[in-house]
Amino acid sequence: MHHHGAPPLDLVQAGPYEFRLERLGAMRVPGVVFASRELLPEGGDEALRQVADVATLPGIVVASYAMPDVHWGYGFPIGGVAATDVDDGGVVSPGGVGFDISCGVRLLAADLDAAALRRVMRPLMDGLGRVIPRGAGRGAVWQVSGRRQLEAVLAGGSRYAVEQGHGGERDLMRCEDAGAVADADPEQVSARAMERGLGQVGSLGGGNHFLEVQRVDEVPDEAAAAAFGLRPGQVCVMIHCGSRGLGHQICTDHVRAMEAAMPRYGIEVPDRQLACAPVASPEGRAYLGAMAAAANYGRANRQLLAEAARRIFADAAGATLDLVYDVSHNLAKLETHRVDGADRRLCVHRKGATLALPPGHPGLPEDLRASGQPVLIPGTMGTSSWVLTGVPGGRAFHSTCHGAGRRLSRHQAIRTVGGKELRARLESRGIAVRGASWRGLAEETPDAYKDVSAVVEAAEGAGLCRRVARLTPLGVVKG
DNA sequence: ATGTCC
Repeated sequence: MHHHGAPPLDLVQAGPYEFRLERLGAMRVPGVVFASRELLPEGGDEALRQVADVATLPGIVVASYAMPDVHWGYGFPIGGVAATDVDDGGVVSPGGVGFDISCGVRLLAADLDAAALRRVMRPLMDGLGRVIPRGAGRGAVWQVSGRRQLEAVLAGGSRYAVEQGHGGERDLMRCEDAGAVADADPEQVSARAMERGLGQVGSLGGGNHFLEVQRVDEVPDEAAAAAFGLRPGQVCVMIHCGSRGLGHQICTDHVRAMEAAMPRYGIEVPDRQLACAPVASPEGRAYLGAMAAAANYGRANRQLLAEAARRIFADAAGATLDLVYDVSHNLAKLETHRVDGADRRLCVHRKGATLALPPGHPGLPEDLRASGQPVLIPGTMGTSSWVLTGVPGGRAFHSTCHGAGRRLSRHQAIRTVGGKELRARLESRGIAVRGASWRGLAEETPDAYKDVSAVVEAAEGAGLCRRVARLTPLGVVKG
């Protein structure tokens, strides 16, 4: 294998929720893993090896970080954070963002308590099951008219969707980057990626993606919860999805282009899945332009799905859904951070990690300034999800975890339970299930994941964030 | 994650 002969990993505990991978061999910086011992990846050192491999990237600063939900991924670990210095040969790597560019979470709060939902739960779930496209292929809630309109989606994100009548102006105030990043470059999106994306705006996809009806269960921080528009007992809708075939194709295209370009820049990496190019190079800029286009596509996707959910909630429950927040956990962003006493322009890769700005940060809109940035953590369909917020200190470039973190492979997961049995188990606990495939459901069994509450406890313990509210599932529409 | 391999 490609790691044959690599030096052993030197993992030392540096605190109750912090482990350190000492700099060895080609590592330019140490690795830092925020986790309890119980949450460290099981089954060998593959994810930790990836943390060390990322530490070899040109221009990386401070450390290669891993969040408590870290697990093995393509090149970079999922749950990884790495920042490179743009003005010092720093690289951007598509593997540091992932195949599902702009995968993220949108949370909406209903003007309804869970007690009032009981009598309409059946028609509500039937309605959501009917209108939410999910699984491979299977259509979308918005028929984009053609290439020109898709380019407008790539440039305008949620903002364009709202301009087209899919939502209200208030939605945009509660989207990261106000619904769209400005530096999208549709020219860098291949014809094939466009084709794949054309019919998928407003579709969940598969894997760990879902739309859940949830109840606000436990509220560790009532002030922040109130600022976010959440109260105990309230009904919520959480949507977890990404940029579908479009983002996947962009990742594939640009990994290939960077693999070809790396020799020209004299870049060598320990794993070909870490293909990268300098941020300032034509290949680096091309990827970032295409990535930003996919970022906007993912946001428009979540905007359209939210509108579909709103129509069902209005019809079945006479309830409205207000946007709490929309945030991506698979992106690279150009940000300024203080490194060794100087402000540096960094390319911060967050792959299965979430930006968590602290209270008072100038990057936050006025109404979230006092509470900090909402962080949305999709858990599992049998346990819970969480709302967190940023804290002062800014560790790991203001990042925290993104989910429960996979513990068993999909193959291992389907050996533990069948889809029908899992659905029966969930329904017997009062959780309504509308799936796409029995196999897909079984692959997502809660047993395949780490304990999400332990993950967010570790993230808080490590000084990355603060817990605001726990959300428990009432019904799940599963991709 | 993904028209789950062009």
